[in-house]
Amino acid sequence: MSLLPQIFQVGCAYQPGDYLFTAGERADDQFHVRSGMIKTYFINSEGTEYVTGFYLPGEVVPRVLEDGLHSQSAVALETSTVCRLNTLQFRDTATKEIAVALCEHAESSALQSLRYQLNLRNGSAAARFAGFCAQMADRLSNQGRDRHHIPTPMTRTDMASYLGLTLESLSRVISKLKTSGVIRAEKTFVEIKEPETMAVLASHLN
Amino acid sequence: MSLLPQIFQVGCAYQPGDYLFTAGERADDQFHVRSGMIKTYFINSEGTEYVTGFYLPGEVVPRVLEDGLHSQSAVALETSTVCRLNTLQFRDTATKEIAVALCEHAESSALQSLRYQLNLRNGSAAARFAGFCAQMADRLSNQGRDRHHIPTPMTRTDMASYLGLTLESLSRVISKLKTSGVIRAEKTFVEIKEPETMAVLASHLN
DNA sequence: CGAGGGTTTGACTCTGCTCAAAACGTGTGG
DNA sequence: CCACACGTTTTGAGCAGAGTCAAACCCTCG
Repeated sequence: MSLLPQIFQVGCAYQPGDYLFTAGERADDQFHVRSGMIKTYFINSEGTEYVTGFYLPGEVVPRVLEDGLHSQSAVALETSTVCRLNTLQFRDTATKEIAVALCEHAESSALQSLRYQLNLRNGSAAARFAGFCAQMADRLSNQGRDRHHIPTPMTRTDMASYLGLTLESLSRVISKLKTSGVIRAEKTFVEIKEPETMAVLASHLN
Repeated sequence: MSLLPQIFQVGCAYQPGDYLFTAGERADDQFHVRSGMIKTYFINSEGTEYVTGFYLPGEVVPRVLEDGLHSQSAVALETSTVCRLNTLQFRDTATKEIAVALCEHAESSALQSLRYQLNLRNGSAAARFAGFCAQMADRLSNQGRDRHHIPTPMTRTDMASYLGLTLESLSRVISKLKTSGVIRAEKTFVEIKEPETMAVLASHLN
């Protein structure tokens, strides 16, 4: 896992709205975020957008493949730096150790996915939002950043989609937590003022 | 992907209730189902069980790891044959091609996970059940079996947990579909009598 | 035949969705 | 510099679907 930063070298700048890759494209590359935030999503047959994740500096944007093609798109939410690794040339030159490292990364990222599923399955609107904050907090502190200051460059619509809620439901939850002093929420960030209260909410699944 | 059956060789018999592995155990092995059905689940801090998947012959039981330890348990629902592969000795002897094959398997299984998430996020009780049936149907026909005859050795409680529904809600959905002639449901299987109706239900997400 | 687990059905409650309108914020043009 | 228009967010009222609690039913096993 600690191998990853070494594997990815060349960085590239993306502006808000720039795509790392889009659904249907050949998946030739792996992407490692260095700064900013990346959102992944896909659009179903009825044209509805489903946000599937937000990725922070230090994280690898997961590849979800169908016959070697990306099944989702990845877009920058703010000005971001992202390193790219071509998997084809990588396969020739890489050692088996690196292949195993990437494999292990895939296995351990399944855990994140599992926790997310749990949040979606059970859990009130408040629990889902609190769970989201907790997850972001953990990931931020993994990268050595302030776990109580969560950047939110995405729209509320994006966040609601990710949480499987309507925009209105999410807005109500945030308002309530704001007026009760548990959080402070601006357009660009959420500040956790009472971590204990949030922890209780997050663990209270239905 | 077609490499997988070759990689796994030695088969082993499990009785209903026998564990392939349990949460917290060292994850030294990979498991490939040959017959029967395997259920994976985990138990949260409050002691509630969350069913995370059901695995058919021909499929690999996914490893969800936390610091090299299993974060979920896998148990046989009926008499099953399962092949086991020790990953440690495998790492020494395996070629890079095999490592890459297992890595690609992990990447493509993320797609299944994504579809499942979509079902959980949006979707009424009927849509979730129909989506479950559709998913099982696809996987059954992948293995050359009848896609309209879905074996259900798990309890309704298990199925409800997997779908993020209460036992009662699931029961009501099944009853309704049964009396309207869309499916035939017995304790051990579900027979799809009107695939078109089920397809409509599954795609109707909220 | 009785006991127990699993399942079905019923009545009621409540949370989150829908529809609708108002408020906010930002950028553009007069 | 202000007015307006558009996108985003907030707030409100009413409703529907899933959850909860409870009782009856079914089936298997002892």
